[in-house]
Parts: sequence; C-alpha cells; structure tokens
Amino acid sequence: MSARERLVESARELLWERGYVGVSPRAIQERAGAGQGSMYHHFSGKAELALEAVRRTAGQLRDTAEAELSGPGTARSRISAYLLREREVLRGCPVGRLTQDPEIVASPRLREPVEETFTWLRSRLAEVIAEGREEFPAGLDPVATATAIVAVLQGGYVLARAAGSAEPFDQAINGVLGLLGVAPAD
Amino acid sequence: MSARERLVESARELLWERGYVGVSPRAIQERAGAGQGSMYHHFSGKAELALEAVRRTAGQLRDTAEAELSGPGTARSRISAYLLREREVLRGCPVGRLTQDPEIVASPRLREPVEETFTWLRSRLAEVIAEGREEFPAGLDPVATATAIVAVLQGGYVLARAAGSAEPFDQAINGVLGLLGVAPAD
DNA sequence: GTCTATAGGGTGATAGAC
DNA sequence: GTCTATCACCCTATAGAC
Repeated sequence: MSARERLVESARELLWERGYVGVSPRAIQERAGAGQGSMYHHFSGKAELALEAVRRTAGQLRDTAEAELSGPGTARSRISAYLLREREVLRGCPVGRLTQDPEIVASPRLREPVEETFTWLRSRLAEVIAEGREEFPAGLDPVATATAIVAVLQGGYVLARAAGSAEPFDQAINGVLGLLGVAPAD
Repeated sequence: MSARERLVESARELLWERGYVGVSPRAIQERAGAGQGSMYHHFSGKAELALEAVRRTAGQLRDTAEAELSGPGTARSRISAYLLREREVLRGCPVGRLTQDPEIVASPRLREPVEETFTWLRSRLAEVIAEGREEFPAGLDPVATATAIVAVLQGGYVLARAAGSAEPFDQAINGVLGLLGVAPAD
C-alpha cells in the first residue's frame, strides 16, 4: 500500500474513532507510518485528507446498503436483513458520527458527502417500502417511514455508546421491526 | 451570577456546540469572562468542570421529559406531545451529542450521567406505553418500542445535522407516529 | 477569589535538503 | 516522494503574588 493510501486509511479510522476536531495530522501520520513531508506532499492539509477519507467512507456505506437493499426477497426481508446485519455497534456509524463534529457541519465541502449519503439512503429505503407497500401496515408514508428507520439506526448507535453496550441498539431495532409488523424472526 | 456559575454555564454551551475534545479550558474561561486562576480555584481541571456541566444538562433533560410524560392526557397524547415539542433541532441533543466524544465514552465518571439519562428515559417511556397498551397496535413490546422512540429522536438529530435542515427530523417523528398509529394531528 | 507568569508538550503548516 | 528543521500559536496545568 502506498503512503498516500495508508494516510487515507489511517484518517478514516481516526475520524471514526475521534472525529475531525479530535484528530491531528501528526496522529494520522504516525498510524500511517508516514512523515510530515509525505502527508503534505500528497494533501494540502488536514481538511483535504479528511475530505478524501470521508468520501471514501461514505461511498463504502452506500455500496454496502445498496447491495443489501437491492438483493432478492420481499421488501420486508430486505429491510430486516439490512437492519439486522452484524455491526460494530459500539464504534458507532462512521458517517453519522461526523454530524456531531462542529468543523464538519460548518464546512460545506466536508458535510456534502455526509448529507448525500443520508439523502440517498432515505430515498432508497423509501423506494423499497413503496415497492412492498402491501407487506406493511396500511396507510404508511414511505418517505417518513424510511426516515424513521434510518433514524432508529443512528439513534441506536447513540444509545449503545451511552450505555457502553449493544443492548439498546438491538432493542431499538426490535422496536421498529415490531412496529413494521415484522416478527423478531421473520 | 457567580464566576463559578458562569463557568459551568459556559461549559454547558460549549460542550453542546463542540463536545469535550473540541473545547479548551481557555475557551470556557473566555466565554465566562473568568481568568485561569478563577477556573482552577473552583475546579481541579477541565474534566471536573465538564462533569458538573454534564450532570446539570442531563438533569435538565430529565426534568423536562418527566414533566411532559407525567402530564394529563392519554399515553398517546403525552408521547406525541413529547415528540412534537419544539426543539432546536440543528443544535442536536446536548446529552446525545456527548456519546460521540471519545474522552467522554472512555471515562466512567463522565459517561455515567449520559447513560443514566437514557436508561431512565427508556424505562419512563416504556411505563407510559405499558399504561396505555390498548391505545397502540396489539402485541407491541413496551421496552423495545420505547427504545425505538428514543432512538428516532436521537437519530433525527443526526439526520438533521447531516442535512443542515430540520426536515429529516420532522419526517422521522412523523414516521414513528405513523407506525404507532397516531395520525399527524392527533 | 482572581491575577499574571511560566511550563512542557502538542497543533497545523512551511521550507529546503536529499 | 520523503526527511528534518523550524514556525507561531494553542493546550492544560501549576505557582505564587495580590
């Protein structure tokens, strides 16, 4: 792996763990096994390196979700597969995490991939719900429901980190699945 | 207001805006109009000041929620009043925000009031749901449903900050209310 | 209680040699 | 491409005067 590549990967990990304000270029360089000169040769600074890291992480989240939501099966089964996928719950969501960072929210360039990820995810989920409308309780609004589902995931991470345990995350998922009329093992 | 009081209030605001890793004692002192000496006279350091600030914020959230959830009315009306209360959505949740902070999650003392807040909120909501069981879809699990509701709020903040708009937050709330069988104006 | 001075280390970036 | 040196500034805390 090239030094450039190692820098981006280190930045991704550290942004996930500590956020933008909590990471220093030096820490990224150390984890990457690269020096100052190397980093500033490949990137103009912390912001540009973070931008590439954030874009890559956002793209990966999208690709994973797209694969799950576009697989075979009913709308219900695809949504519950998406919700029940194994996650490193206590690490939180690598994209959602960034929304708590003042510098990321304040920077249009850094916020853009984050916004785009959730906009895409909400509308993709809304499509799946709309496709399988008769599988769900009657009169349900696809966009509002999709947004609530994404929110449950993001909020589940928050509650899990607060508790130091994955238990509230699992309960939150059980809770929406129940409300969607999907039994625990469905 | 005493200098001590101003320091705690400044710390509360800055923790909300920037999180623990994003705030410096100096910034707190400046906002409070207090000097170094004053801060270190009243508190042993950043961690102790933050601890008092976090405890106070957590207590306030709990008092507000308790007032709403223990008011008059059906379970449905109390829950929807709680969910539809006016919020400064783009600022995020002052307690939930802290769960994204590595130093807070890593410190048992700092995490404790955060954990306690959500544990209390989940079980208080579960009680209200259990009381009004026949008002909701049949066979619904009070604890899982309560957890999902809290998660929707927390995730709603995440989505709103990602979007730079309160719209996803409102949609997420609409989404759960719909799933709970509560019409938009109910 | 609050002030100023000082400390040792980190931050984010630049410069120029190799 | 990567290295080391250097920069001005900020971080968190301590010390001691007032």
